Amino acid sequence: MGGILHDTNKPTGAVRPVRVEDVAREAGVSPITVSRALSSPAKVRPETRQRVADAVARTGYVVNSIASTLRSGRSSIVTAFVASLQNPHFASAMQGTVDAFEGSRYHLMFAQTGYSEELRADVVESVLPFRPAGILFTGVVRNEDTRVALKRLGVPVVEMWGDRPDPIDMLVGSSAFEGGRLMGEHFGRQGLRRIAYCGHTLDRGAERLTGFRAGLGPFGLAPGLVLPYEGTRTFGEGMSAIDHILAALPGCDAIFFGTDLLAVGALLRARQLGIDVPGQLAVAGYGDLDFAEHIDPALTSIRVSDYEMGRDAGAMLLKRLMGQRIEQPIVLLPVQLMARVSTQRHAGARE
Amino acid sequence: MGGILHDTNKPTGAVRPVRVEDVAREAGVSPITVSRALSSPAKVRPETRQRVADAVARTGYVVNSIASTLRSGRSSIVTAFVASLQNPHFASAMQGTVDAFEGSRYHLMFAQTGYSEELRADVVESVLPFRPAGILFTGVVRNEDTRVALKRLGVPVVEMWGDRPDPIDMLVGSSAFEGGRLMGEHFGRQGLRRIAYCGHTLDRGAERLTGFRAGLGPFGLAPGLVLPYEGTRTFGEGMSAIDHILAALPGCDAIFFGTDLLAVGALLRARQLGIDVPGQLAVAGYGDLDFAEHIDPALTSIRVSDYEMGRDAGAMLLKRLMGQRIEQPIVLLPVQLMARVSTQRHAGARE
DNA sequence: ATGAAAGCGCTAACAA
DNA sequence: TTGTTAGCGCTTTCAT
Repeated sequence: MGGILHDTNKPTGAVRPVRVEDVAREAGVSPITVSRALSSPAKVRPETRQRVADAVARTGYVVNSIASTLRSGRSSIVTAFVASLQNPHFASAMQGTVDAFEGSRYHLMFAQTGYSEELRADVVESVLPFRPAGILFTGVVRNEDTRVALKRLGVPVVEMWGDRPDPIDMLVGSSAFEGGRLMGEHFGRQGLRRIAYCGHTLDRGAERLTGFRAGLGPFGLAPGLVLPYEGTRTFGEGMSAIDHILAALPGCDAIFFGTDLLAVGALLRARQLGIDVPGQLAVAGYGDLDFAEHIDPALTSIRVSDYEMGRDAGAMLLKRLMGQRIEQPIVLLPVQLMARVSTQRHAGARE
Repeated sequence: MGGILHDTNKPTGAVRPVRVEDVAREAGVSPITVSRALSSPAKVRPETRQRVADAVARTGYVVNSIASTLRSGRSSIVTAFVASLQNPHFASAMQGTVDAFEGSRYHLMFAQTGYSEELRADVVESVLPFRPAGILFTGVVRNEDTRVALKRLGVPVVEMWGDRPDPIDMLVGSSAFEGGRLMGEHFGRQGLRRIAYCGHTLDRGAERLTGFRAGLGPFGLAPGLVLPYEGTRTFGEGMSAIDHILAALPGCDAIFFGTDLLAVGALLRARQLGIDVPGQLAVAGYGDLDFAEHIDPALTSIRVSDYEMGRDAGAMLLKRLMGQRIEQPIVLLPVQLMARVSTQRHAGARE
């Protein structure tokens, strides 16, 4: 006996939802007892609890979270804003967040904010009516008005990826500067000289580039070319990028790409052109997607702990939601240089 | 002047939400007029509407969707169940769904059902309390009890990917049989003889395999080896798979992998082993991930319209939610053979 | 075009 | 341990 009369392929099929009242009548108790039996079983005598359980099973009752949330004021929705679920870094992070909330009483509601990595204010506003218990951003909120509005909301907020010192509330990020710096240092150590950067140059891209310069500096080096690629990054773009770079910076012997996808495109194109990587040209990416270590030549990249970031952000938010104090509301996860063949300049590599 | 008193880093910061009543007082009208001014502006005199708008701005009012939904009975939440957001096919589909609902009054709430592609009944149950207006499954619901429960719910449901004739309600899928058949036919035409299949062999994998056999049949061919790989598919697994296959089926000259990831792993391993692809061994995948056409050799695969599937499923659900009748509640999107170099057996390829 | 009263379904607060 | 009463914030229904 189902909870609702069946009525398929009609505009709205639902006809007669079962309410606590129905269950209460069936079990011979009062509505509040049903409520308690379901949400705080300990407060109800086992025998009564069983009667309620039977009545629930017989009627097919399902609580109405809407009514429950309204009355109790305790929302169980946590909203996660993601720029794009198609971005594998964000997808990994969201996996981590999902895992962090697994088993909790909270439900993740994803809202996609658009293809670009910017978080649109209207998208944020559109979920506030749901009064989420907490909010997660896969990224940093750039719009100042939105930041202020979120602070005013008084709801726990976690931002990710960034490393600004003034988060809206909490932050689990990683340092793009440090990632760039590690790569600059690596390039310097490998003895690379005519160096190009290709990728994002705004926001985190700018930080990465600054770090890259900082890493190259001690070797007396600096990028001879910076080619901004602000859009979404694809293999195809990486393939064309390498042509532009070689034309604009003749004798270029190393390229640092802002994403692994661009870098892989470049590797493919280099092979087409008969350019030896890393013999003639070193290529590195950023993000260390899973294919980076598997392609040929294996791609040097910077590993950012995507999954861990999402998981830790979720855990931090959950802790706060459970009323615990967060000692350290700003956490930076380590970035790591994954030095592989694509930038290797060792014995005989120059042929 | 914010809508809520500020109280950062407290268990729950929210202190004093603004209600319609507050706005009404501010605007000198009744609560219901505020409600109308916001949800059906046409029913309110422009002048009054303006007064309300000003009052809203001054107070920072944000409707409470929870209360609104409870009273009106019109939920604006659509739940999308996804096995894993890390699966790029599902991520693309969800992008399509997001796009389909863009601009509508509905909000997508994603629920992840687990690493495997099976949809757990308890996960489905956990969102029913939210009384979603509609439900989407990135996949087909296998559990019969869950199917029955969903039918009883009387809520519009769209399943994806599958091609069963008895959907819970609506279905936008593609034929795994046809995908397999196309590849079998292609293998036959290419003159391949010692053929292996490696990948999922259950559910859709079984259909794919049946189709593969059907495609090979007319050429007097059949798979000489079927190597089941039911888990998540990674490059690494593809790399090891090829060793197993060559040992178990000596002289094997073609492998059809159930996913592109496995196939790419095999390509990498083949290169390590000095096996010429496609000269000695033809390799094909399934799914046509974006890197398939870019790797070397370009990977033959079956393209499934992931994005379109998600988009069409979303559009179908939306249409139904808006009260329109669905003429064709079962739609199968085409699968397409993407014949590329990795299976090419032309002049001199055999060397 | 606007308002008054009522109630969506549930649970907090207060009894008993 | 169980029940009674009231009300979360909004919008439906029915007036005016």
